[in-house]
Amino acid sequence: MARRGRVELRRIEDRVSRQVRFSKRRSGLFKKAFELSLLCDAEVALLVFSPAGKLYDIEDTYNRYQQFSGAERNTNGDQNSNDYKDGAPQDLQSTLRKIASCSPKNNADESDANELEKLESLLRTALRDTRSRKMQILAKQNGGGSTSGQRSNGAASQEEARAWAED
Amino acid sequence: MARRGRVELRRIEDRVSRQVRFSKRRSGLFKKAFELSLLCDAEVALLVFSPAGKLYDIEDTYNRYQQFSGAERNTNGDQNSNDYKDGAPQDLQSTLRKIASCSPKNNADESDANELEKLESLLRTALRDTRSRKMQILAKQNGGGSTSGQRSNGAASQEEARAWAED
DNA sequence: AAATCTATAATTAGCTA
DNA sequence: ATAGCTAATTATAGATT
Repeated sequence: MARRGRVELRRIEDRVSRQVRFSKRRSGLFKKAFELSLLCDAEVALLVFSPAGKLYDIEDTYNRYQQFSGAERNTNGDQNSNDYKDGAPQDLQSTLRKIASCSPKNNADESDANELEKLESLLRTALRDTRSRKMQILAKQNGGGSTSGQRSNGAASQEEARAWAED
Repeated sequence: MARRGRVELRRIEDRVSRQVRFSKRRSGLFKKAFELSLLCDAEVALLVFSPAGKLYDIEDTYNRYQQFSGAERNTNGDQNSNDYKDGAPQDLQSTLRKIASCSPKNNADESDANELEKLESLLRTALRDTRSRKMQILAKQNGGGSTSGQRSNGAASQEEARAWAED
């Protein structure tokens, strides 16, 4: 029988096992990715989507590991994550307008890449704002406890549970 | 002296060591990425650029490991297939149009939360598409033609040597 | 569901060829 | 530079709380 540590190379059927392993292996993968980028001075882009579409990306990883490394690396393709300062009042509407005005071509040339870069930055900002607002509303509805707003990986227990439940 | 297997968590100074480890760890990382996607039914996008800008991506990995798994997974081109209950937006443009048509209110009520939920989903899709497109363009520019999965890991001795020599 | 524990499996650093 | 080798380190499956 499968002793500890060994695993067959195919989809895990048990839903709970699969979720647990997803969580564990995801951590391991991001750790490895981070180490590769740090040790070998490589650029690494890593995106992982859970079966329900929840996104995990390398930037969380950089943020989590930065403390160990003296935080010398840039955060890989997202220099714009500080587009706005924390205190600044965000205008989601205006971000959406800017997004709407983007019309990426399909020339696959450098100018296109630049435009996509800007678009990416805008989308990221909008996504953050949207999440944040949603969280605030949900927090009020549920009895107004934690409004940490921006939570990344750690603890979206309920939301994550729902996501996997869809599976 | 550093015994076998252990390593300090910082940039490897020796150029040869660094290159060798890059090669070994890159393989390991892609293997792990592939396992995560297969075992846990997750979508994984992984891009690695060597210091000289040579690209390695997950599709190589899929191609290499497919034989083991019976080749059941799709190869990472259309990740959003199951993310959408309603319209299933095909392209970035149409997603952007949908985003533009959102006008989240500030009532902080449930209907607002629902709208924000939809907006969040759209933004996520748009972000994924945007990144993907950008990556493809950058890959062409940097790799001098090595886009998704042309050459696999193995050999590009001379070219690779030159790349690292620049370092 | 998340954290911890532990036995086992897997990765890998440094060699050698 | 790539490929094996082996010792040592890491990762992790499964159980526990």
